[in-house]
Amino acid sequence: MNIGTVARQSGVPSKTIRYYESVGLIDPADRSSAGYRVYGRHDVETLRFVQRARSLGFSVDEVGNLLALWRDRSRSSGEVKTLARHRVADIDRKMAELAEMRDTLLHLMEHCHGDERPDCPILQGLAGRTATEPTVLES
Amino acid sequence: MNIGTVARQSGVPSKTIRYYESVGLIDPADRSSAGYRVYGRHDVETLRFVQRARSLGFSVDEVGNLLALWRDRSRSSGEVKTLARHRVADIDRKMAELAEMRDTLLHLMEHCHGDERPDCPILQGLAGRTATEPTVLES
DNA sequence: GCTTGACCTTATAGTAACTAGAAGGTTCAT
DNA sequence: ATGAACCTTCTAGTTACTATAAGGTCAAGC
Repeated sequence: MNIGTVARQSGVPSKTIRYYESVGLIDPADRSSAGYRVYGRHDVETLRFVQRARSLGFSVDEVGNLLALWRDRSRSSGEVKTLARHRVADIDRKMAELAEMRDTLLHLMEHCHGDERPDCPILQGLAGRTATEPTVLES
Repeated sequence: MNIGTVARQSGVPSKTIRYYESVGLIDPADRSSAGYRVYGRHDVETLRFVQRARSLGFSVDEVGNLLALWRDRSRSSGEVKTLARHRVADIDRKMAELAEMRDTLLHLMEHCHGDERPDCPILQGLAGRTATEPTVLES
């Protein structure tokens, strides 16, 4: 299999596969006589694994760990669970942050008539109050 | 005021201020005879505005628009509200994505004993099953 | 007058995780 | 044998900074 084929079968673009190889996430592929990278069915699985882990927000580095754990079946499952727990904590942090942004924005928007009049409470909010304690603008 | 002073007063690091200038987000500062950047109180306000907008997740480019809108008081508030609405939509998208990651991860973790035993449902879930329906592996 | 330390300047490169493009070689079907 | 589709490497661009290097400036103290 050439790189394009694995790319199609795994869903990971060829450029990304080369990139993963270059940063050491996946092992360097064997080469054909012409220098083309050659892959087997197993590589498709690996790449799918990588893709799923990435889509769950694991960093490329973390995926590297996960991959090592996956390959070494004698390793404990505790390590993996810890990694997953960290990820969930990251997600929680990020979600809280986004929720706060959203609230602030909505709060600001509530008082904006959004028409042709030039004065805008959103801009005034950005100019004067902190994002974390959006002092009551109305009343 | 030198850059360090504005940095302290606005909360935006000097390096970041120079960066903002270099990418055209803020106007180039006047220079002292020695070539130092010189700022006034108004610049502190501008920088604070920028910082708040960035903390609400507006991109540097968007902050540029917001800044233009802020400076031009004759502009309608509708444009600003539209920008804010887009931001909220972005946030909603991102939150939904994170929520899905979180669910999948939690689902996978539920079946992981997390001890010394080597088999790990999380890895198996990443490897084979779609994240959303991780077939029961233990039992 | 001179040194010390804090401050300032520019330019370059590094971060994460790719993505795009250039310039060129290979394979295969017609 | 020619053209399309594929492959190769290398370089640079993306976002929003942050870090480092190498050097100039300023105010205070001795």
